[in-house]
Amino acid sequence: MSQSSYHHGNLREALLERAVEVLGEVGVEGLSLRGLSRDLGVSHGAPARHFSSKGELLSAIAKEGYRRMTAAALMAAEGKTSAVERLRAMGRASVRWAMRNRAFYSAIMNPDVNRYGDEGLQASLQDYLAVVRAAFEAAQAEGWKPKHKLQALQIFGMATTIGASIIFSDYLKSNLFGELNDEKLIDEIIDLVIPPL
Amino acid sequence: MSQSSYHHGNLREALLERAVEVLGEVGVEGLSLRGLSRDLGVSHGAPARHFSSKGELLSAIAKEGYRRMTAAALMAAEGKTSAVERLRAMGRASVRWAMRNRAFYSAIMNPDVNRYGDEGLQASLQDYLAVVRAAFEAAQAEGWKPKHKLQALQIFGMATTIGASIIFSDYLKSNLFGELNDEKLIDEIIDLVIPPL
DNA sequence: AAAGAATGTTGTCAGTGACAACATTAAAAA
DNA sequence: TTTTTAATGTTGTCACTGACAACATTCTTT
Repeated sequence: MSQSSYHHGNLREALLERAVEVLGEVGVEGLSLRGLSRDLGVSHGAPARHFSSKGELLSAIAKEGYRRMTAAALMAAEGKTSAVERLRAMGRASVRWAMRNRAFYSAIMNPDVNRYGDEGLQASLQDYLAVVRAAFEAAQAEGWKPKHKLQALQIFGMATTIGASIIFSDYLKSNLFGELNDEKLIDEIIDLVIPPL
Repeated sequence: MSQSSYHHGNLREALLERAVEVLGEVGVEGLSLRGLSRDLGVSHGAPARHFSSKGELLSAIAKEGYRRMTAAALMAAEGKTSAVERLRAMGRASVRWAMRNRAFYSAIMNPDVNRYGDEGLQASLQDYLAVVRAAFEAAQAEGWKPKHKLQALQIFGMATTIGASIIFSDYLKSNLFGELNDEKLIDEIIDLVIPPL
């Protein structure tokens, strides 16, 4: 943790932090390990000690993204008085989180990332899915669409969430739908997936 | 159109065709103009005459993808006897098309592509959206969720379609939900978005 | 037949990811 | 404390890539 001029002292975290900034500015294709090195005043070989490839760096960002998205969803559910309301809050929170954390979300969604099949990444995704699944299960137990299979309901809900996140976090596409009042529209879409009680 | 050894004769189409193959195998990051040149037995500078950058090539693929997806949706709607059934068929067809055309879909979804803001690409997307919008409008006029705003319904439906396409076309993620019977699940999800009459 | 436009080739450059050999510092062991 | 070892950073190098410029060949149009 010391900062001699030779050892950075906190390079791993610094790389992740700067990478998230860069991702938000120029996207996955514009991110480069060497660029990060320059930004942090470190040699081009240094990142390799922490991330053996660009894919591994992106995986780490995706993993942290899942952690934060899960936390955001759980926090939004707190204090709600019914499982249906909790699920609705989680859906809203997920879409909002994606809009406000494009950098993380772009790492999560990048198909070229998952192929590097980080174990930790898989675990984080599993955790997220477990939380989501429990919420769907509880909502159904409370009377939401009792005739449908839980698996179908979960994929339905998650698909809508993912799609909405993509649409709302892409300025370009958003414009194609006309002017969007994001907050109201998100609420209305949540209503369509899980009608309020 | 002749094939002297100097002029390829059909390079633009050949590049697109091969690029789609490569995209399906190794994804956007694995696609390279020089690799395509090698595959086609052409010099590394040749593609520049047709696509001034990798982004432009991807844009062209995305554009063609929109065209085909639109065609697939319209074809699926043919012969259906109600607007609701047409909309349901279009949703099913879109998800199936994405599953069967991952290469095109990965170009369509790649956020780093759209930034190159091809005019033609924008136009194709507009065409697709116009077709979709008309279908949603007709379904609503027929009694589907009359109390909701058309814009919200369209984004809801498209979001679910996009999300389902992503989930179903990703082997890795599919496994996380347990074994998926894709066809049946897609049908059930369509039912959840647009209940059958 | 000649001129000009398309199309393809060759050469080159800087940027990149990846790796190996080496340097420095921190941590652990003795 | 001293020594050894592990962690971390540096430098050098390689092949690959996208992009561009100068040049060559062929097609099209006049």
